[in-house]
Amino acid sequence: MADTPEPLFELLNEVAIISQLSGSLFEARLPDGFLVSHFGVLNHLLRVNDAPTPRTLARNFQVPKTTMTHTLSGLARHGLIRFEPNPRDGRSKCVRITEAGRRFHGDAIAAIGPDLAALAARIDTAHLAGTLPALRELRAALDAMRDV
Amino acid sequence: MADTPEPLFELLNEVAIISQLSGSLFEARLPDGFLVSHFGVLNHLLRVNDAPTPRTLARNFQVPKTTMTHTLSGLARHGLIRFEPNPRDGRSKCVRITEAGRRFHGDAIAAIGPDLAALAARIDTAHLAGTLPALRELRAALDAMRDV
DNA sequence: CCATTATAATACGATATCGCACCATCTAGA
DNA sequence: TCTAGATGGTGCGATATCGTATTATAATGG
Repeated sequence: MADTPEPLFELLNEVAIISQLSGSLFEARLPDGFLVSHFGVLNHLLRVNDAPTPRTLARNFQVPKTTMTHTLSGLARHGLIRFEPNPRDGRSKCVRITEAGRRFHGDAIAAIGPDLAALAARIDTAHLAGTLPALRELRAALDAMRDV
Repeated sequence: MADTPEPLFELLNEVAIISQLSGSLFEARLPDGFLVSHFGVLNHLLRVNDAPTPRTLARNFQVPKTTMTHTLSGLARHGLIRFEPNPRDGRSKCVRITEAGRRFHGDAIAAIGPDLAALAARIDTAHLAGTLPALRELRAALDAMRDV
């Protein structure tokens, strides 16, 4: 199964381009002052349905702690997340999404709806949906490989 | 063919995560001071085998002109690209990859080789390779939708 | 228990990304 | 031909991202 990695590089290249283009599109639809990084954190918090620490989040996203600190402070400033004491570690805190954060997340997805519809009209979505399991496998593998 | 966009959003989500994780991995292997954005430009220049203008590059990547100006100046400073006058537009210039840039590109890919091999060992690469045509279609559609 | 080492979060400064404004050049239309 | 509007690239400043250093706290081992 371990084959020449070149096709893998090419695939990751495609992924990077797709991510860049779709991210720019999405970000243009977010309210002023918000970035994909903000949405990404909210999305993750909803997905895991938990209140992870900044450290855990930084790891999950593979960004430096200071980057995550800054991103979270922006979200907190807008009331989209709140910080709670971490009962297991006095140095730490837990990040919880607020009701406003949930609404923000829903609104952001709604705002990109028309663009996605336009995109779906241009492609074979059924064909593309077939790629989802493989992409999930790839993500899981990358998750397993990341710095702890 | 135009279906509910929700699965599309989910797929783009997976793509964004994969891109973030693989990008961090790749960037860790680049020489100090270099970012994925630098490599991306070199990769693109090799791919199109042409000397596009900064404006065209900024469009292709869907980043602001000033961002591209800054990225290109970094590449030029290291001799990985050079600027040539644009014979068709006195306001503009053409960006050409240098021999050093080609070598840099090759070295960067070689440097990520072991990681890709390790990744390939964890996944069904044949299954994943099957996703490439669909991803290319998606990229082409996004390319068609982008701001001109 | 205590000393050493490790770790979580943040202050701070450097650089990357971004938007606004500007100037030189180009394009389009009267 | 000329003028108004548009465009390419960059200066400049604001913010996002990043790395170093710091402090408080936790973990580990003798």
